[in-house]
Amino acid sequence: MPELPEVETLCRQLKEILPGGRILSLHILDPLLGRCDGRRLAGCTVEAVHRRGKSLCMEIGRGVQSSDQSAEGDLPVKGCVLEIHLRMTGRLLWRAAEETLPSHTRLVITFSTGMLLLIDPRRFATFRARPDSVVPPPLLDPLGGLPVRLLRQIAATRRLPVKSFLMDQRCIAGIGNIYACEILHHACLDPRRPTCSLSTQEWRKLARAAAVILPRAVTCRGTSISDWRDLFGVRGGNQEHLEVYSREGKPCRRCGGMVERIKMSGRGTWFCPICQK
DNA sequence: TATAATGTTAGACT
DNA sequence: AAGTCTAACATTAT
Repeated sequence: MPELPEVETLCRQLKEILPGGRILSLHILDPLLGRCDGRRLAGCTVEAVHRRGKSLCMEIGRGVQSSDQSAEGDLPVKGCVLEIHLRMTGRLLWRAAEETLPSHTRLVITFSTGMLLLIDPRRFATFRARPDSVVPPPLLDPLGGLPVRLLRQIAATRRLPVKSFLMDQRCIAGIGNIYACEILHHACLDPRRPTCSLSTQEWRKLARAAAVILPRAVTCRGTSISDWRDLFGVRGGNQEHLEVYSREGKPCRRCGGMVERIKMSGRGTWFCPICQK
């Protein structure tokens, strides 16, 4: 469900709430989610929140009390990052008041101001605590603009379809199925084109398309095509801007051609065969 | 009942 | 060896 714009939406909303807040308790309700000793995090402070591709990271500080000498176990309490990945159906929901938990709630983090819930029917979401000392490799974040020269260079040896390339998180982090389809449509490029076949001109078009599609989706607080909701349970608005995703059989809004749906490496892929070349 | 769903990855295959 | 593809993960909705 959540791609870059959706995770960015959550991230911006969390930044308004969490920094400076102290964790009162943390409970993992579904062991599939990940392992983490909540007792060691109780009392710790969330110092900052940031996004890494589609992951949400909460930077955890020291915590106020005792914990200095608690030597049993080796969970990193002082400097660690709590990393949430929502995968397909994960959601985060902020609850200011105590209420019964929604079904499929997998994680509850309680603060003095409210509680953060992770809800995930399909149970693909992951949660882990990573010590500060482990520095993850830098990622290319497309929200800051795609570097055309660098991309062309990386792409030169890649024969896979350009859609798959855009969705390869190790290369560009944050673009998923919806936005890959939308960006390629905006750039008038056929998703099946071998990555290495794009000209510099076409990479420029791609970069421009991403610079339009992604920030607009963030402004709209994400695409609520089925069940996406923001931190406060509110629908996003970007579904109004979708040009091809999930629109097979409908006329292309640019050229009037009929939007087609094909399958590419297991994923639905929508495009207009008339104007995407 | 069969299919598809906004993601990732281990293992198979080139 | 490196690049690419497929199946699997667990569940719900159509």
